[in-house]
Amino acid sequence: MYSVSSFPQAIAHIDADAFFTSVEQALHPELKGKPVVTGKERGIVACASYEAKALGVKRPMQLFEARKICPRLICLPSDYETYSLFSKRLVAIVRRFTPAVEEYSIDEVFAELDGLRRIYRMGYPEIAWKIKETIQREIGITVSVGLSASKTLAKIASKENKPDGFTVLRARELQCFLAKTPLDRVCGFGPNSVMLLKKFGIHYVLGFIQKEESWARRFFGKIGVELWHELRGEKVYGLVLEEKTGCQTVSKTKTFTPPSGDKDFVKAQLIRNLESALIKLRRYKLQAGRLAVHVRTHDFKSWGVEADFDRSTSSTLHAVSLAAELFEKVFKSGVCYRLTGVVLSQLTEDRTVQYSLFDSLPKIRALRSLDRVIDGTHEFYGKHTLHLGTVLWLGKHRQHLNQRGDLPQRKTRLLRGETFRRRLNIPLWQIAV
DNA sequence: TCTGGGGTCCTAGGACCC
DNA sequence: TCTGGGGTCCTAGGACCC
Repeated sequence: MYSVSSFPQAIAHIDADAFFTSVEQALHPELKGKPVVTGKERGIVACASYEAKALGVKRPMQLFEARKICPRLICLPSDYETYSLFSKRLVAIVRRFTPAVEEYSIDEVFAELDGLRRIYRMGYPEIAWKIKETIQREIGITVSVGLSASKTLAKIASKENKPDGFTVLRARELQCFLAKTPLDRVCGFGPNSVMLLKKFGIHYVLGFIQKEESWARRFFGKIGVELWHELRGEKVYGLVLEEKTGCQTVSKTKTFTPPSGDKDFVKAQLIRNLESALIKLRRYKLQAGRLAVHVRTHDFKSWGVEADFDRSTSSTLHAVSLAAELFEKVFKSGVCYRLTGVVLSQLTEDRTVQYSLFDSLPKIRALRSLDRVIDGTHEFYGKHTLHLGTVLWLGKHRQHLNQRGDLPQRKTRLLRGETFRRRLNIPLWQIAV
C-alpha cells in the first residue's frame, strides 16, 4: 500500500498553542505560568491556558464553573483585534519561507514546503523546524507543527504532541501510527461519523483506510472518499492561497433559558438577533439579498426557512417585515423554543444598490438615514439602546432574565410617535414606513 | 459530552420543465 | 388513471469546523 519511502509532497500544519491566552501572556508577562482564560464577555471559556487546562478547565465551560474548579483563575475578555494582529504576524513569518500558505483559521496555518529543499539546503523536517523556531523567537508564543504528505495527515500530526510539539509523519511510519490514532483526531470525522465507524468495528484510523474506497463513498459520501485518500498520504485538498475576501454570511443566534412558548417573546428574541446581525452587516458595509430564520425547540430540534428580500438591504426596518413573515412559517404554538437565529446571505457591497421599479428613492434614503442614526446611537450609548418596538416584548420576561444576568440593568423607555421623531430629529413620514 | 456562537459545505428530495 | 427518463434549480436540514 505504501511503497514510497518518503512522500513527494510535504505539507506543514502550524497550530498555535492556546492562542488567545498565549497572546495575553506574551503581552503581559506577569500572566505567564498562571491559569488564564479568555471569554469573559460571553461568560464561557473561549480559550484556556495550559496552566488552566491542567486544573481541569475546558472549552466551552461556563465561567462560574471554571472559577469553582480554580478560584485563582484569571478571566480576561477576548480581544480579537489584538489576536488578529498576532495572527497576521505569524502568517507573515511563514510566508517568508514559502508563498504557498493557507490561513486556515486565526490560529492555524498550512504551508506547502515542496521544492524548498534545494533553496534551503535542508530536508523538509529541518525547514519546518526552522519555521517553528522563528515564530517562537519573534512573537513569543509556542506553536505545534505537524509535517506530512496531506493536509489531513499534517493536522493529525500537529495535534500529536501539543503544546510545543513537532511531529513528522513519514510514509513508512504511517501504518504503525494510524493503527493507534483514534478516529476523532481526523478533521472531518465528527461525532456522527465516529459513531458509525465504531458500529462497523472500526476504532482507529487504520481500520478506515483498509476498507475499500467504494465502501468509504457508500457510507461517508464525498468527504469520506476524500479523507480516505488523504489519510493514505494521497493529497486531495490543495491549499487555499487566496486571502479571505470578507464573509459569505452574517448570522446571529441566541439561546435563552428557560425555553419559552410565548410567541411574542420568541419573536422579540428573533428580531433582536436580526438587529444585531444588521448592525454587523452595516459595519462591514455590506447588504444582504437573502434572510434565513431558524429556531430550536426545547428538545434540540431545529427548523429554518429562508427567502430573498425584494431587494438587497442592510436596513433594519426593511428587513424586519420579511423576518416576521418567515417567523410565522416556522413558529408553532404549543411548542417551547430555546433558541432563535438569523442568517444573512448573498452579501454584496453596499454601494451596488439595485433599485426595483417600484422602490421610492426617498424612502430608501430615509431608511438609510434612520439606520445611520441607529448605529450612531449605539456607538454612543452602547449596543441595543434603540430597538424596534417588537423587541419590547422581551420586557415580559425582563425581570426573570435580569435575575439571571441575561439583560443589562438598564431602564428602557418606549419612544413612540412624536417623542421618537423629535429625539431623532427626522421628519415624521420617515418613521411611518 | 447534556450542548455557546459564528461559520462552511454537502445532500436528499421536491418542484418544475422537456 | 397512470405515466418514462432526465435535467436543473431550490429548499431544508445536517455534519462538521474553530
